[in-house]
Amino acid sequence: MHTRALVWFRADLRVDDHPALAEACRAADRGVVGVFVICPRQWRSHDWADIKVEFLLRNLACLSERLKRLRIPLLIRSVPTFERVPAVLRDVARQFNCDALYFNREYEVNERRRDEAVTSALTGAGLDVRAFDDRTIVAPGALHTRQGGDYTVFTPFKRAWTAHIEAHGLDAPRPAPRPRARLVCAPDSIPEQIAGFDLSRGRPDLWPAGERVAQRRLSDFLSGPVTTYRKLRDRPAAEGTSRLSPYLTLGVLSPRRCLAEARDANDGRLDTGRAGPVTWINELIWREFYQHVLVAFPRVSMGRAFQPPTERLPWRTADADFAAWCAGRTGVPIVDAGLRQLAATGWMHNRLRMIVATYLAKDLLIDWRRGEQHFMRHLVDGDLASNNGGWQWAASTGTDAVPYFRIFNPYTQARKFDPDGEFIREWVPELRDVATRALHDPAGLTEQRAALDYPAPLCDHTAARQRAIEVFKAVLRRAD
DNA sequence: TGAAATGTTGGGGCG
DNA sequence: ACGCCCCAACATTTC
Repeated sequence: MHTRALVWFRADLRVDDHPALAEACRAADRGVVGVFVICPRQWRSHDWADIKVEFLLRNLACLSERLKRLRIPLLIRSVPTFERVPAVLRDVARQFNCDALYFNREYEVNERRRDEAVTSALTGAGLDVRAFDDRTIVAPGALHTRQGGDYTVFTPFKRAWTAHIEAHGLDAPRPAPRPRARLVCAPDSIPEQIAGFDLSRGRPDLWPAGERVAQRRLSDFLSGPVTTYRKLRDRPAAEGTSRLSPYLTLGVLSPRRCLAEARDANDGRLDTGRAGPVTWINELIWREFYQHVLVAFPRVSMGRAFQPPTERLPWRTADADFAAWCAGRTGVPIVDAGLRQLAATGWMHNRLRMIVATYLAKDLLIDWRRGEQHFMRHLVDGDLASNNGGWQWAASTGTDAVPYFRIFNPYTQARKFDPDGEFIREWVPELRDVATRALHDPAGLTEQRAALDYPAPLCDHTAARQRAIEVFKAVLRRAD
């Protein structure tokens, strides 16, 4: 057997616990070559944020360095869209005499189509093509209900997921491969600009790159903050969360490593034991759930609601309201704080994601897809499955979504989770000197607004809530 | 991973 | 001492 393997990197920018890379290194005795394909127009049409692309390039540079130390060159190719990817990979394989292609599967619709085209093109060119499951801990499609269907409710999914791991064991994270004897060729340099993306929007101070950094964040989190995670995770001012999502999204961190270490921090248990690790593991399972839902019901990511009757909701156009929401000028302090955090950092605390999403879909009655797109365009951790799942949850259109009548009162939420207004004051500085009581009261600012240059609320929450309930009730009644 | 409306209870002010 | 009212405080129901 004489093999030279081409490893195609995508959202798996690491060498640790990387199934395709590990298997390629095991099988190849004539060297390994890595390749990454930049697709600016495709990324643009998928609404990738500037800050996400900037973060990706820095991680790509780190990956290239680590691969070089393993004597594996990382090649960089650039094509506008996915259609050109098979031809580019075939050319690379030919140029470097590779006889096998290794990659980890991606599950989104366009990505799957691309991967199928690559597989058939390279198989046709005589290569041995090997694909691996990596994105989730339990592969999509591995879990079914007793009737053989797909899970659409989180709790039974979680039960099956946990049982699956307890039955099959959790694969130990694979160590990074050992350095090879020689470098097949020199690595390519990482581009400094990508057409259509403003890389000056990056925040390397908040999101340092590289898998060592990511693993350090994980172990720091699990050796301390995870203890108070259950209590503090809903407090946006507390920084009680792991902030690992950007690293998981680009595969800088392995989800199996996250679970393995969280389990170690909980005496080897998954769903009983310490509250902190168990709650955090639950969030990992939500991530798995939405990946599985996307594969089982691809229409959810094609602009369709999971619950068909909700397709008939009479969303308001309200362009001015939507623009105010995007800009963080809705006049509701906690909502504006969240949206401004997103714009400035590429990240939003999960409690705030739920609050601002509910406010858009229920109070403003604006189509959740517009909010979903705004999030994707600004999130450094933008992930199709999680983002879509979260939005359809908040809009009551999704799998296991919040019931339509369960509507957040943003002021009550603020009182509960930002009781001293600390988070609001950080992100809405014009309200810095306003009394906390006034921040948490829809009528609290009436006289000061003009002087503070802070807008009046776009709507009255009580009336908006009634309107949303009426509208949902109407379309769901018609469904019977 | 709600909040509001409605119902119930019990303490205390007050004539 | 008693009835009445008010209204927290809590429970239940409804959306």
